[in-house]
Amino acid sequence: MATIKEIAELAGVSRGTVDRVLNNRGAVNPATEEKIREIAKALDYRPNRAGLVLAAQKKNLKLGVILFSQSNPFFEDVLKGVRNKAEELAEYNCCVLIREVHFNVEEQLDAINELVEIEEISGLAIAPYNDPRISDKINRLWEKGIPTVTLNTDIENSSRIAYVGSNYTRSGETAAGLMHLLTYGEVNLGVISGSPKILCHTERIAGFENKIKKEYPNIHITGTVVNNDDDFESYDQTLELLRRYPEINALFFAAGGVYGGCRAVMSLHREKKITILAFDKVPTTKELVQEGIIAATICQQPRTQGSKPLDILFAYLTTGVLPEKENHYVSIDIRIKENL
Amino acid sequence: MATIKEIAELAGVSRGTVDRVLNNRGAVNPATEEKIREIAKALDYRPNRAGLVLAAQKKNLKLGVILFSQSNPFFEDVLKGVRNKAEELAEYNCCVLIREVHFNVEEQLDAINELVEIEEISGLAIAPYNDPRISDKINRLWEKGIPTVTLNTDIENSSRIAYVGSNYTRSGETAAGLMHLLTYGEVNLGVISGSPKILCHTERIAGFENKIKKEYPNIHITGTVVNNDDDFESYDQTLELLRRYPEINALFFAAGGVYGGCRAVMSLHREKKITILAFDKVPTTKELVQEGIIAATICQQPRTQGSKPLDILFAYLTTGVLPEKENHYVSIDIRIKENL
DNA sequence: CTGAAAGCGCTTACAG
DNA sequence: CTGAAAGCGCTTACAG
Repeated sequence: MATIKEIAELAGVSRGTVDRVLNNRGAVNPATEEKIREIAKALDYRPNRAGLVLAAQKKNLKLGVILFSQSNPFFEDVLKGVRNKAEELAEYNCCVLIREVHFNVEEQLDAINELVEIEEISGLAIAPYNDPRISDKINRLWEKGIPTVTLNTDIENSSRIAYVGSNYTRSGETAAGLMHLLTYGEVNLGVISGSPKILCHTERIAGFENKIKKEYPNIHITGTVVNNDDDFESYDQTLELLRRYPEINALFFAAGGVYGGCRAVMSLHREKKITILAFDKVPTTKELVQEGIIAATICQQPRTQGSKPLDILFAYLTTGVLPEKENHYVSIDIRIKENL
Repeated sequence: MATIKEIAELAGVSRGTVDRVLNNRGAVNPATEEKIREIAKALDYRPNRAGLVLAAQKKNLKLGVILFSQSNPFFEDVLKGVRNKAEELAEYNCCVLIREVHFNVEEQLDAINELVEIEEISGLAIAPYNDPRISDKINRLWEKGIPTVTLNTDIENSSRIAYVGSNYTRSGETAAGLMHLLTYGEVNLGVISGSPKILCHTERIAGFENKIKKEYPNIHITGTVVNNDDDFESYDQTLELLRRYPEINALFFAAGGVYGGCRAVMSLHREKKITILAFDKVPTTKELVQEGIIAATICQQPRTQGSKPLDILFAYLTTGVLPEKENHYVSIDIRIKENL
């Protein structure tokens, strides 16, 4: 592998000059520039990452992470991914600050400001609240040279350098395919949705509905209820739904409130007759899968959602290279009792 | 973060002495040693990885990979994982040599010798042929300071520093649970096995059988055939099996020969009536899932099997740290049409 | 427009 | 038993 030193020797200049050319910093005599570029090309020069990272130690990198873990058990696993990666990055003298906030714009904005103004972070990983004030903020940070990576949910019109998370449409489609495989004959399905205001919930359901319409016409959506991700609302709503439609033989939980809904099924003693499909592997869902109440749950690699954004930020800040693609979709991970 | 330089200053010695103590190289005055250890502990010293990796550039690392990709399409995806990681490691001036061999002890031994004697590799990743000559070889290399990581299949009595691959028992159990979910009523199952001599095939089937015996007694193994991972043998054997047992309504392919077996099903026009489960995502299997002939296939993260061994070797050779655990089981990955 | 030098945090001969 | 120095491959002021 060619190094800057070698190129400098071949070109008869100093390493500083080679650096200037190859990294476009400061003006260089056009003739020398051309010469250096040619040599670099001929030698297929690629910066050595070990050198880059060592040199970057002087920057004393600090990364910020903002999650809604205060209000959502799903984020517990994301947090594990963050912490793991934080330990790894500590070995490179890069530290990671975590802020857990409630599902709320103001709190999130405050957290961003604190991290940027007081802690002076060099990069941000965030599960963004879907509000223009957040996307504006992200754009402002980018102008200041602070990159952002979104995770779990993306946000429009923002200059985040990448998104790490689910492709919700596809995961809804997978739920449809799986529901088809897990059932037989005519399926009378109850859909328990989170909130019609949360984009990822609606995308999932849209993916599901389009798929059954197109490919699995034996699955009929008998009724839909909304639980606002709350277990008690979920319990009440599901109970009512099941009472109203005794023919329901399958349930699709598109978001949270899985435990409450399943308790409703059990209180009516209908768990043997109803095929239940859910998302994510929060502790209560895990138990219900183990007990055979929930047939399968579709997961979205929460750890990766925590770790990968930090990887992307660290790589960008040490090597200056943006990720190859913007959207980093996690794989759609079907879990049953045996591979839980 | 504390550095060697800081410790040296505090202890009033040179960095060389600190290095000797912390890395146990050469003798040091017991008093100074104690002092240095104390300071290191008080400061919670951890070597900076960027420094370690840069210093290791002098070693000009070369890693070897040996796979049975000559005779098995599954390894194509493993190979992709290897190549990806090789590109990444190239950025650290570490090069990766790949040898593809047939399923055969001698060829594999020759490949090892060539890599070690001629190429002088510093570490080896290998899908080992299960033979004592291979495990002996691995032990010999370890004595010479060359670490080995096994992938896809492990080998007993060897001093490989880690194994990356499936937990076959668990993946067989998952197949059992999935088969249960995909069917209903009485299930008359045909099992199409690869070779009774290959440990991972038998482990998978044992996991499957134990599981149905214990938890899914409605699944009966009607007949079992062996196809030696060959599509034409598979075709013939499956054809005979299906003719002999017209009641078969489910098929479990525990290894290769999936395409041949499915062609037998189709030639008898029984694909609508038989639930088929397979392993891995070779191109033909993928197509059959897309067409709805195969209901689901259980994958074993082939890319990770290719990339992670290289990560482990590189980390060991640059930092001297052995992986935290020996067995790195890949996750059991259920794929259907929609999340293929 | 360019070079010389120091530094990031380690390791590795070498000299004494 | 110990220190001084050079080197891994970059970047970053600084001086001219």
